[in-house]
Amino acid sequence: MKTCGAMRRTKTIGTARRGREMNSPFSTRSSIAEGMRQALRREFACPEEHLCSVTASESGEPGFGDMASSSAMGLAKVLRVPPGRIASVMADGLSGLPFVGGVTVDGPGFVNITLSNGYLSSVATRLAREGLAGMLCECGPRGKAMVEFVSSNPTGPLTVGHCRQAVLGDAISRLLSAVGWTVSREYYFNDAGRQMDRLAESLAARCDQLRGGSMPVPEGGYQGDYILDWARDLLVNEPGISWPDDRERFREAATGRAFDLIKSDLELLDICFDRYFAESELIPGPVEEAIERLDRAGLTYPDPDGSGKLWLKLTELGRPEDRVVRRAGGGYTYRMPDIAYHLDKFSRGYDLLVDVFGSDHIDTCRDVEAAVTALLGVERVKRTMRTVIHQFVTLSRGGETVKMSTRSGEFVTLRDLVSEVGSPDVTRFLFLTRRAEAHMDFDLAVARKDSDENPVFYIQYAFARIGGILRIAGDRFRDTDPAQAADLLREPRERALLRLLEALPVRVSEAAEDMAPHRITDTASELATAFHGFYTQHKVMDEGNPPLTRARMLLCLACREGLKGLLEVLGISAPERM
RNA sequence: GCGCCCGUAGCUCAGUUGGAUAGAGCAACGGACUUCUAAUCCGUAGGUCACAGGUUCGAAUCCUGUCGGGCGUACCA
Repeated sequence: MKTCGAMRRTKTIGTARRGREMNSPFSTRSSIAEGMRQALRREFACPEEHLCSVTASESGEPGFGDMASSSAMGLAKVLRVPPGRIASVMADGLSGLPFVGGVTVDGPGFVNITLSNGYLSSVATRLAREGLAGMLCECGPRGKAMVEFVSSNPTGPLTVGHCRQAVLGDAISRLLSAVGWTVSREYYFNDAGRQMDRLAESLAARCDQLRGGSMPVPEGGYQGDYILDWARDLLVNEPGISWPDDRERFREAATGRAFDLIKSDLELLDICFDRYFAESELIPGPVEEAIERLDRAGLTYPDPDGSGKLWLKLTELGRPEDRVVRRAGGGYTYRMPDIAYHLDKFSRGYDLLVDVFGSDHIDTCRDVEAAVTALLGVERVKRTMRTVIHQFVTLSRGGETVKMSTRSGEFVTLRDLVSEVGSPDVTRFLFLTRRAEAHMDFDLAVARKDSDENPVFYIQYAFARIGGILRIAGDRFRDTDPAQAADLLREPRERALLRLLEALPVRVSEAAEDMAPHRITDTASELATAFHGFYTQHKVMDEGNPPLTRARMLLCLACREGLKGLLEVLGISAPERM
């Protein structure tokens, strides 16, 4: 059964509202698929289970039309009919559709579809008028989604590693809201564990040292210079503070300062959260409740050594090892509150829960998923929970690797990174050009040196060029008749641009479905390339030829909205002039 | 040792979920400003898709093995 991918996508497209048939890329795709399926049903009595994989997608080569389907080859064996014949039946199913300009059957059994110019122009008109956001309205509304990301413990400034996650999580959030989800961003932090004790003690040690004492930074504590700053400030306000009597005060002060840092770091990238969720909110109530539920499900057992430790039977859930969830002293290991936190998220009625984690959390996150699945059921968890795990960033400066460790205090902070790269736009973009699962090398020297010939500027420049044209044209050529544009925009560059513009909403929707923002950076670059190519070859403003000018203005306006929409999804600015 | 991720042009990476001749950007080389912005465009060159098998009409993509890199493998988070 090879249904899943196609089914999922078809469902997405199927949510398109009716009544916009003539200029909706979503309806167009579902009509094309349905046309081909109908023909197959009629001609071959083709079983439904095979029909759902019959689709058409953007074709790679311009020579093979705008869209192509390779489904005939797959059906050949099932139907015991040569693929060429199946393809021509599928092609017949498309005749008469208004947005289809031509259909051919090529090669062993490809159906190649050319979209009509009239249709492409009407989509461009709609894009110019409603913007990309307007086109994407058809996807929603989709319900409530929550994206959890960063979730770094408040022990110091954010580093380069967090930067990738921050940018990724924010872009995924933007993508989801672009296609109709109501998104909230949540930051979860562990303030109840031992790390925070170590941080408090590290701060106390620095205070003591400033007063001439000799209290050492604890084993496994935090050495970073920023803690010295905190210590200085703390002593100004509370000169008499002492360790361990004022343990809680040190803790509060450290947490507060750490969050100030983190929030201001995130602000640099224009990222903010709807909620910061503290682990301590779950202790003890919800965590004990979660343990009880696991207990009732027969998934816990006390350590046979009688020490009072509580184990979770993860091996019964298909995981490699059982884990301790409550220590002998009564404290919890980090997995347990994490499970309780996820149960809490589920209980808040979200339709989609996205976790963005670094690859160092893979093990924990699979354990949490297993536990939650055991309590809530496979169906529900599969339906609502999605995990994006990204690989690490290795940072280098001119080819030399920079080693990083938060505790030792050797790292490049997000703040340093953004200021060294010189622009939040460039930082965002560079982090988003790679897919999450791929390792990533980030060479600071290159990022800075190239900032003149950066892909970001390339895209922004396309937008600014359109701005230039619009400033000169004013409102003179704004009212374009789509039918006339369809007749006039026939140069290869114009056609290529129209075709790409038509595909934008679908690409965004698919990127959202797969939570893959890197496809948006790709598409934005592609659109900029298509526009620069058009711009260089054809003059838009021609006072002697108002109809052609109007038609090309339409192209510019649609392209402008396309670029603006894509940059918005990426969280990157779209400057009117450069 | 075991688990997860990755290996594609000199470098950094895409590759429409198994389709047609594997693509961009940098870097290299050669061209284009009397034009709505040259932060641009056009052209050339660059590949045993880590390696070896397998699955089938068809594999960079799926399965197995090998090699190489990253991350895990805590009663840290």
